[in-house]
Amino acid sequence: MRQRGRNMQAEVLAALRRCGAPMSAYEVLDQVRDGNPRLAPPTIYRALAALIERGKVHRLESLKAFVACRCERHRHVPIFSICEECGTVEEAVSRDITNELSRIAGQSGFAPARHVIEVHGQCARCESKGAPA
Amino acid sequence: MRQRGRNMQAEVLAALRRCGAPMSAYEVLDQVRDGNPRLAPPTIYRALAALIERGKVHRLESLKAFVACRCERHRHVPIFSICEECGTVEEAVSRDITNELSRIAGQSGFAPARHVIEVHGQCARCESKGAPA
DNA sequence: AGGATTCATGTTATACTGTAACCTTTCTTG
DNA sequence: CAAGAAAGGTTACAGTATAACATGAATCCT
Ligand SMILES: [Zn+2]
Ligand SMILES: [Zn+2]
Ligand SMILES: [Zn+2]
Ligand SMILES: [Zn+2]
Repeated sequence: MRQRGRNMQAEVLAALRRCGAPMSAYEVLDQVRDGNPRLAPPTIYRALAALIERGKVHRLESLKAFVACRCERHRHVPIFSICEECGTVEEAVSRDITNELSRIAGQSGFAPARHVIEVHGQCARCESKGAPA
Repeated sequence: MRQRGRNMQAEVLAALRRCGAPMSAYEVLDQVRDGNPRLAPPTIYRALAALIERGKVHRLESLKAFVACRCERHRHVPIFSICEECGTVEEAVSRDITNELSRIAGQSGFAPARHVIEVHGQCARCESKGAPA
């Protein structure tokens, strides 16, 4: 099954890319299940774990959801802007922030290994539409 | 029950402070339940939501857990260092990071409302104990 | 006082998220 | 082919969170 392994990951990644927006694991399951009626949660979670490991997918901790990476850099630190109005998610990268964050954490001798940076708020479109949170 | 409202929040906050480490909602439930055998999840989640609203408690998104605030500033942006070895959590504050983060997000017209910053890694003690992750 | 109101909590039930453990299939290697 | 590795299938469950409605205590108003 060496082949089918990658295929499952590919299907999951394709589903996430088609959607664009963050998806819960079970939404992914529903998408990928289309045609494979026997798909169960562990399969999806395994594929997601592998994709995250490979840097192709990020998990939005504060949303319990997953998105395809849009940066295509290897193992970067993603910074997410999450619109609480429309659900849109933007992914950014800032070496400054990563460094500063490592510096702050390192002041107490802490060795950072993984960063979670998620900013909730309102996107430009929703602001201009005059939807004051 | 105007009084008991605050009391429940106080009990939850006390449990979190006694523990020091992050607790899951259900761990809090078990602690607070001591003597109140009829306590159910919604009560705890409601108290936690109120405490978070009041800035007394933070939720660690990447741990699905809660901690009492140790900064005692009103509505600050907490930065958490989470040791994956021993579970210790440190809370820090950095106006620089907050500003830079707002600047990055704001480049696309995004209006930040809530920041989630959590750094996983290894604390100084665990590093010196020679536990290379 | 007496009734309406409010609000925290109690209560029940359920939805959503995630994983452990074991089995089956396929592919690789010797 | 036998043995082993890797991916996925399958079952079952653990953990996290909330909806919806009932209850009881304080408050407000007349
Ligand atoms: Zn990315
Ligand atoms: Zn928006
Ligand atoms: Zn704090
Ligand atoms: Zn540690």
